[in-house]
Amino acid sequence: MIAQLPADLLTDLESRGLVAQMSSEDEFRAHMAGGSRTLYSGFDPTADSLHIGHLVPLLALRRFQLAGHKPVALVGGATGMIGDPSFKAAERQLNSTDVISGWVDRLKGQLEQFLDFDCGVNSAVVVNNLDWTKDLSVLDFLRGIGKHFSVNAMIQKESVKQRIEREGSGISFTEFSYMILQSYDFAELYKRYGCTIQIGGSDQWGNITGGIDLARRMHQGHVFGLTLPLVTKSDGQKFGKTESGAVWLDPKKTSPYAFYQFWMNTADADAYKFLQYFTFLPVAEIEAIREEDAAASGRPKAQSVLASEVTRLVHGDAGLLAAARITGALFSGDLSDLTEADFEQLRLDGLPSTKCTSDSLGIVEALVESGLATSNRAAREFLSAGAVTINGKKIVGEEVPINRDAALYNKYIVLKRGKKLFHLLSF
RNA sequence: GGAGGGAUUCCCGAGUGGCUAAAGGGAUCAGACUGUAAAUCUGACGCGCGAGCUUCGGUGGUUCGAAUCCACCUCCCUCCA
Repeated sequence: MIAQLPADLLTDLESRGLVAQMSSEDEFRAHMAGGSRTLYSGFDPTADSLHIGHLVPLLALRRFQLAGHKPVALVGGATGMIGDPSFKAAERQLNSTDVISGWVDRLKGQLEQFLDFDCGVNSAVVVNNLDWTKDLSVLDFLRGIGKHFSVNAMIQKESVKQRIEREGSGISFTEFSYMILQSYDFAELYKRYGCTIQIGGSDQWGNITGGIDLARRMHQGHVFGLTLPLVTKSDGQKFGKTESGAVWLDPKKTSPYAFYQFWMNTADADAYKFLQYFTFLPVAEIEAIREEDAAASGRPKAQSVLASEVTRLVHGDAGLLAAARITGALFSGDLSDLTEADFEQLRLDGLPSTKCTSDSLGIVEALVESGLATSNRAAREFLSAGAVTINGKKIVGEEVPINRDAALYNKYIVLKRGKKLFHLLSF
């Protein structure tokens, strides 16, 4: 899974298109070349799981670690209580401290699975910024830290500018202070771990440069920042969203199957870029896949390679196997080839499924009960559009009973709505 | 504290007494074409099989009739202090 180390980390990152901005570039390069460095990236608890948007910085930490550097994954127990205003259109609702501390624990566990904590000097560390902020008094904060910040400079930051200038929005003092907290994190990690590099999404540039300045002012430290590009899609839509919302890393929130399918549906125009962003495949290898796809007609390989690689990275070999099993059965195989045990396995693998509550129900009812349609009306609409399939056979009218007789092995019915939404009903 | 502006269906945004389940755009979904891609075209997009029912920040009122008028309340924004 872990590809061979690139000869030069920065060169590799650049050729992958993973570098958006660097602070004092020449010095940064020299710094990187000078030995094993400590770097960090922060992850705020805004939900009970990380999602694929977090994957780029998270995998970047790992890229650095593979290149011999020491990654510090910071969970924002403190910053998560404030809310990062960077490029956000509106003020966010504060979550309760209990909820946030629960999320912190969840995130820690997820972060850990991507890093190596037992590899000697460059073993990873997970920290929580609440540790150094919870006992900070207001006066110490204002005198010791706030004094280093110029409000004039802060309101010039692009990341909060629209909130300040745009009519109809605004920014609370709470969110406005976010930058100071994140800057303090960098200064503190510099002091504690000799951390000299912060990485993050390009939306974090303002916060990162704030930290660079603070580390110098408080500790005379010379530290650096590197930002990763924001993941964009060729059609301009937001990356990482599906019909059912965000794509989570937690298998309980997004099954490995759904996760795999998300990557399978990547547009051609994005697939090779995503291979560079989200996998550890060498650039040359990705280039070879691109050429092969271009030469061949029909379906490209890129999406399936992408789906396999990322699913394995996040859900391991077992998760990938389960996802691939379901995908194979539903999209390429013939359902009648499946054994009874296969169906049971599909259910265990995470194919959405329900157990029928009664022995026989109508097709409309079945569509609603399985969640494939949100209302009877919608269900009828799908039926009249010819969008519904039972065990591979297209349904015409509404008078189709769903019962054991219609089921494979008198037990299983695979409902399909649209091209790629499946549901397993069992009796 | 004062003055003004605003809150519409997922989002943006029209609508200022009946013709409004509410223009238009976006997003989303389905069908066709394909390759589980993109683009394009077609259709759907509150709930109900239907008659119809429930919606326009909240509560009450005026009216035969209200998203539209009145009162109070909540929240947001701008300017002044």
